[in-house]
Order: sequence, then structure tokens, then C-alpha cells
Amino acid sequence: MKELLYLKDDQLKDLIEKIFVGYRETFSDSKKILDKYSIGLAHQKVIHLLSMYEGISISKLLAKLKVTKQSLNRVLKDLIKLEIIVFKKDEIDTRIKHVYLNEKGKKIFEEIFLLQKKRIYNALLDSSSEEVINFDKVLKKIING
Amino acid sequence: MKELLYLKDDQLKDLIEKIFVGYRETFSDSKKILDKYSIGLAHQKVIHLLSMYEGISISKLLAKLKVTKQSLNRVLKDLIKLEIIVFKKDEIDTRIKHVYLNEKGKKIFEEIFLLQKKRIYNALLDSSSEEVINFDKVLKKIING
DNA sequence: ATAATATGTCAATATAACTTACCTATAATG
DNA sequence: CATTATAGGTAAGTTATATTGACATATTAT
Repeated sequence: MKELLYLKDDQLKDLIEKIFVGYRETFSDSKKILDKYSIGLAHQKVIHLLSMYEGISISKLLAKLKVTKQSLNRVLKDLIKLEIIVFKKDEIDTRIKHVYLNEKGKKIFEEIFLLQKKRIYNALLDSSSEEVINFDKVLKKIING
Repeated sequence: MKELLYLKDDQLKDLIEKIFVGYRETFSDSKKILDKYSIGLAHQKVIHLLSMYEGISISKLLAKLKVTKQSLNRVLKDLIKLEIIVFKKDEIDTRIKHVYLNEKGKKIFEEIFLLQKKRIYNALLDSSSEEVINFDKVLKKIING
């Protein structure tokens, strides 16, 4: 954007609203499935990360979620009750706990993801690969702020 | 993306995580200012929309926020106590209430926005105008699902 | 031996939202 | 004019998610 010399506040406000709405809609499509298993948005996020990062440690999960361990533990306890996660101690450093979705957990994730990904999938399908690459690029820059 | 024939689940998972992180970071930069006025994220969103849509009606505000009116009213009462919003009845249909930020409200919004926009501003500044246009395009497609 | 790290837990509180129910005022429509 | 719809408000109780602060245990690193 250097060539434009300025970025108008109105454009920035508009983008901020869109980031909010995009997030909200992306994480509300799968609500029916969450209700089916009596879990919520916090559980969905944890399951999502467990699917992406199999065997992630508690501290890394905390770092990705940016919540306190008290908050995360409530969610993990619910997922244990649901019988969808398992833990394995690190073989070298036994303080570290690795968290995994079991088969049931993976199935439930697929149920959630099937609904959630539709919105993104359709948006990308309707875009050129360059548009998609640029979307990803800018989003990454926003995150790395 | 039609030319690619498929979109991998891993790419979609990654984007969904980024959408979450992008939202969270975008709405956490201004926390210090919110604390200063003893308000929270819900208030920030309302103030943001009032800055974008001056004189918006209650029902349109509700539609944009997608919350219940009980929830919105808690926030509006706090903003009234803070003395930063005013109402004007619609001249034609007096059932309709238009909501405005007053001068104090506009100043507080600017304080919040100054911190919040930096992240987006820098990301856009570091991008080509085509990247920015494509980011906006894809985000719009995600929203309009 | 001591300090740091990884994790867990108890208790209290805060924030933002929800459901259910009911209310007033005004406008639109037959 | 009577009825219905719309715009908005309110009360009570509840839920979801997160916080702070304090403390505890096991293990690893120095």
C-alpha cells in the first residue's frame, strides 16, 4: 500500500468490522453439532487445535489459545468426560503431557469441521488462487502485527 | 480456486485458525483503553458500529451484532452512564430510536481506534494494493457465505 | 541443594451472553 | 376503528467463558 500514501480510517473501520463478522460466522456454522454433544465454542477451538497439532503439549495449547490453564482445564475435563481425548507422557521429559483426539474425537471433529469448512471452502472456490494467496498473506501479516 | 480442483482440509484448518487469531489479536490491542473506562469488548464493538453508522437504530444495531436486546441494553446502559451516547427519535416513525456517539464518545472511540487500527494499518502498509483488495474480496465472500 | 518448569486445583469473581416472560408505545392494515 | 405488527424496554434466572490469586506436586535443570 506504500504507493497509496494513506489508508483511510473508514477503510480500516470497515475491515475491522469484517474481521469480527468473518470470525463470528466462521465459528457459528457448526453450532448444531456442538449442541448435540453439549459443548461450546471453547471446546470447538481445542478440538480444532488437537486435530491440527496431534500430541500438542498443554503449555503449547495454552500459548495458542491465550487463556489461563484454569480455563483450559475446564474444557479438557469436559472432553475427558465425553471420552474423546487421551494423554501420553513425554518419554524424555515426563512432566510434559501430550494431548490427542482418540477415534471418537476425530469423528466428532469431522462432524464439526464438515459444517465449519463449507463457508471457507465456498469462498475459496469462488476466488482465484492469487486472491486466496493474498488473503492468507495479509491475514498472516495482521497476526504477526 | 476452480483451477486447483481441490482444496485440502489442512489448508482450510489453517485458515480457520488464522481467522480466529486475527480476530482475537485485532480486538485485544486496545484493552488498556477499555480498562481505563471500565468497559469491555462488547462495548468496544458497539462504539465501533456507532462510529461507522452514525444514528443507527436499535434494531439495526441488534442485527449487526447478532445479540439479544437484553444483552445490548446492558451495554447501552453502561455507555449512557459513561455519558458518551445520545438518542434521537425518528421524526417520521417515533418508535425508532437513533443512537449517536456524542463528542466525548467520539474522543473515546478515537483513543480505542488509535491502538486497534495500528495492527491492520501496518499489515496493509506492508502489502500491495492488490493484496489488500484480494484480502477484502475473500473476507467478503466468507461473510456472505 | 536449589531453582525453574509443567501441570493441576480451589475459590471467588467478571464479562458477555442466553432463555422466558411480560410490558409500552406507535404504526400499519383490515 | 379494531387488530396486528413493529420498535423498543425490562425483570429474573441461568450459562459459557474467562479471569485473579493462591497453593500444590512432580520432574528437570543448574
